[in-house]
Amino acid sequence: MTGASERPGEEAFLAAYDPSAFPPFALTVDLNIFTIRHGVLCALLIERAGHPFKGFWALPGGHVEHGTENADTAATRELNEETGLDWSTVGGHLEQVKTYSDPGRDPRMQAGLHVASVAYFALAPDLPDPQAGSDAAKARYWPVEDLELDIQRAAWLDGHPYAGEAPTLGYDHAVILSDALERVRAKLEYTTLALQFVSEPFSLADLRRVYGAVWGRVPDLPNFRRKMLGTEDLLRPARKSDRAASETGGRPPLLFERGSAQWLSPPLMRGEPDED
Amino acid sequence: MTGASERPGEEAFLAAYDPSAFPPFALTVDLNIFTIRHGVLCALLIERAGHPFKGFWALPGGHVEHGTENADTAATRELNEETGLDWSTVGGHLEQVKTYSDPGRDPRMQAGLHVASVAYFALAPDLPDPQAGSDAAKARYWPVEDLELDIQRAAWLDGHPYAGEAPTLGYDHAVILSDALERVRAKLEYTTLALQFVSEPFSLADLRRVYGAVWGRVPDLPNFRRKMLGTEDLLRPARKSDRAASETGGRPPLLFERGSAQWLSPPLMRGEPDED
DNA sequence: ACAAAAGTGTTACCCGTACACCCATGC
DNA sequence: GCATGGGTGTACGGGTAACACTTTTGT
Repeated sequence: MTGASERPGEEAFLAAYDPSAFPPFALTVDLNIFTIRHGVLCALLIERAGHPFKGFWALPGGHVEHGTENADTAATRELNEETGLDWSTVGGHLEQVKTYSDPGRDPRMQAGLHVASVAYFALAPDLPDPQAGSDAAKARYWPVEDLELDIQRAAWLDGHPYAGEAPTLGYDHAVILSDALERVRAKLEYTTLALQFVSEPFSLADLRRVYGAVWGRVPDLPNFRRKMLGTEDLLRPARKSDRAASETGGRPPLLFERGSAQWLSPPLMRGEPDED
Repeated sequence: MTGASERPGEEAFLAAYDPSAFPPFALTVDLNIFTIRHGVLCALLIERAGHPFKGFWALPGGHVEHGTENADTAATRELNEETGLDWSTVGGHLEQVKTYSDPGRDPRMQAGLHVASVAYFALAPDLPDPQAGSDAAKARYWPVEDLELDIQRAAWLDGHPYAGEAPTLGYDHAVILSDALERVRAKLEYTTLALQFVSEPFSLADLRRVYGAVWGRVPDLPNFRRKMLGTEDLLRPARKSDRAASETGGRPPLLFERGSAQWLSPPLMRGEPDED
């Protein structure tokens, strides 16, 4: 904390300071929680139980508590609530993306409340189905492919309502989610974030499928293998016994645990997604 | 904007909504304005004329206006005020970095105001000396090397006052500035941001000196030249006449203007900074 | 002529690509 | 056996790193 006593005159200034001179902002966090289910990249969405955007789908999130926490803390707290897990135990990844502060992004501006939201993304291996929370009628993982994010994003930016097949996202959440998704896709190139999508122990093929799910394109296997095994302390061998007589048949894979490496250098390139 | 009328029941909700139920946050922007002077990377700092942190040096910035602008707009507005230039005319780069929201980051928390700040960085060719603004006793560009950012950052995070030779930064601005600096250094690798540091027309050597100033290490010239000239529409030839009988003598360089390319692929690697 | 600054060539090596091939297991 | 998924080898080519070299100017 900042000891005002070390700065002459500041204590008197603070004693006379009137915070109500500033009209109210609210600070919230929005969470983009990604996971891979059945080989498909999914994001957690909730169906809003209350106004505004009642009945719409939205990113989980909530208010930063005044005076007691920062946005990171609030994001962690909400994450634990929404997934029903202790995130610090899971060891999952949580990272700030950017902040959205358009006056018109939250209808409560009409009541005089200007709401800014700090967006985060979180990555996790396949998680149990979420519980609907206090502000959520339903909660589920949606394949991002099914959300028509490009169309919903453009609709929001143009100020037109979206009327397609996909669940309609409230607020500017189509914008936030597509920004976060692009960030995750980009970071898979030059960081070891892909490891956050698999549970230990995992095979190289498991890890490679992560890239396929996120990028829509699987990297060439031999090169992928050389890159991963060649990166210092990226993968640690695990007992190979576990998953012997499982799956559909075929050679049992070598299994690994996550190492400490954080960066892929040079990056693993994604190129253009495969044609469908 | 969002038409609440399209969402049943929301108008009534908003009419009854009481924004004062939420204790006040303030939303500010902080600007990391970088330029290169005499071959040295500099950041614009102001000496604070008022409380809090009166007499300390700080990043320029200010409050986001309630209900009328977003953080991007506020950052542009402050940027114009602080540099005395019309940024949209200059065509300079302005980009959000991240948001800082620790309760203890601004002493006004003691008066009940929780201040969150959205940090930006801006890049520009050598700019005229800045004017001291309303909230600034002085304003000047400081070589980032001279700020002992690592030490000031660690001091802030440990909660100890910094007492070194460099101008002492108020708030958590040593943290913000070092984060922004690292972001800029990283983005020079894989984007064409370096072009924002030179004024047109420029030579390849000018551009190469940008990398030297930002990274503390000049890329190998032949390879640098091949990469830049080989990237599609990165550099457009300019009339070579201008800078003929100037400088210290030597072969006059080919001159260029900025092209439309946004990315360097594969990235230009920086490696470790040269020993001093 | 000489120094200084700009620009060119040459070689070796790393790494990504592509594709052919080998291994271990269940049926 | 043989299908299936997992794992390996090798040849080619582009791009970078490193460094020696040439060109154009001012004095």
